[in-house]
Amino acid sequence: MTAPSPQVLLVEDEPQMRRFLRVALEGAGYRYLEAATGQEGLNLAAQHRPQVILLDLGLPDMDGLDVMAHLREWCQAPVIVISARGQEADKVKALDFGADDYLTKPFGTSELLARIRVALRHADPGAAEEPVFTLGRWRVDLAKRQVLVDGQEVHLTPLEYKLFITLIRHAGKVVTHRQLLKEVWGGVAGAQPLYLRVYMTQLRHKLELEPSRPTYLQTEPGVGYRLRTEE
Amino acid sequence: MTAPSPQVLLVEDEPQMRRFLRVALEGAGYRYLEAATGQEGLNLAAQHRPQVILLDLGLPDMDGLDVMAHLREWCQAPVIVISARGQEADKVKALDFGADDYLTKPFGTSELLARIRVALRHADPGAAEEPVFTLGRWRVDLAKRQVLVDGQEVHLTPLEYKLFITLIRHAGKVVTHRQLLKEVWGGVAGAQPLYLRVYMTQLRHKLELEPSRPTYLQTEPGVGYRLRTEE
DNA sequence: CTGAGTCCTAACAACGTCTTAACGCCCGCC
DNA sequence: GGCGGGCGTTAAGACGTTGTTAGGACTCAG
Repeated sequence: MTAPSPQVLLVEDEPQMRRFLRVALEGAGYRYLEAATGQEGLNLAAQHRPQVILLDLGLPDMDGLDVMAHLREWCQAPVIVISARGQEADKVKALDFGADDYLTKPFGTSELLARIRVALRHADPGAAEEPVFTLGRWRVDLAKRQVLVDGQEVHLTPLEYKLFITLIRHAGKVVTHRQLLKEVWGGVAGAQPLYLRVYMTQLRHKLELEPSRPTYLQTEPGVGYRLRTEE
Repeated sequence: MTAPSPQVLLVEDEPQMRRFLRVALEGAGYRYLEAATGQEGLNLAAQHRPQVILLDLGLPDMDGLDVMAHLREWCQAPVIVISARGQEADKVKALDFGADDYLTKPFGTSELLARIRVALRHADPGAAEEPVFTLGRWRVDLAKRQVLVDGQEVHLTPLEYKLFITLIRHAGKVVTHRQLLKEVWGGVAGAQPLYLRVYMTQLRHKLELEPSRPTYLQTEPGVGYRLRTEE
């Protein structure tokens, strides 16, 4: 249930700096894009919509502040400026042009990463989507660990819930007995095929309209079970 | 209708620095508040809800990071840390604790003002949030650290309160035992699952109508606890 | 030193969950 | 038509988890 790792765009012309930052960013688990010119940076930003942009002001083709001005016309992603120039006037200009932070070279990897985390935190509030699975009269909120049937909350025990979301993960497909036992009971020993029958019964009673004539929690005789999805 | 000029809270003990910043901030047209200690800073923040907070880490009464931790329990206002310590590790720690920016002394007035403008830009969209949580007969003022039940103030001990607002922060979602212990007790060792049971009992006695039949502070057996929200 | 307040710990009671077993049903096969 | 295997259903006991209470250790202020 982990979100895909955030994508960072680096706009920087010096190869040495690029290498250094690539290592730092990929090491921290970010997806990584790079551009050597302002124009290329703008193109990549438009194409990939990165969550954070690192922008060097000293680019060969256009002024860094112009890049930012263009970016800001349509893009809200936080921009962290990276520059060799530490003059206060430069910082003020960049920040007032829309930069969210300004780092003067040389700087340490861990500070950069911390400032990227701050930038992501700012961008986050809009990006917090809840993973919810709906099917027929059911509504399963994976984040809240809550199951609703016709808007009514239904309580599932830990094993019931685990079995249920295992079927949801493979919704539509048949899941074999063996696979279910492994994923829910964790590969421990025992006369376990019986467990499945017991727990499927319980699930059907809690979730199905007619437990004896299940609409969704279907048996695949001799193979396993399957959560039917609408077609 | 012109918005009133933003209010800035400065938490700083050195008189000289205070004088310097007062001139800078008032000169820039901000309304201005100052506190010489962490405690005073927290009180002023709760009373006045400033748009930006400037926080010196070297305070006489408490650690600057503790001030931030307390602040962040209820307050989303951007915090710009001002510190004499320029070590990278200090910066990273402060930023990860919730600071939005970190300035090392000495710094120029215009850079500070530019960074305040950035902070205000960030704060603007979601600025209208009241740090008050209400649910059923409860009313929790996160800024004042005050809990009312049917308008009656109820006293919670520090740990009770921390546990309670942790559940509030994840309202509706199940919070696992492990997560609660980590967030409330801070990952220290011990036979801790018991703590949760004891403190949940106490919370229920102070907050629920029928402590033995809790309406909101619900147990999710085998998993954790959850603050039920109306649906 | 005393008292108030808070936190941790231990013991026991109460509860929910998991496992297990027994039985009934349906269906295909001999 | 009888038999057996796979599946569904139910209930009951074992087991672990959770709720509750009370007492002792500790800190802090007066």
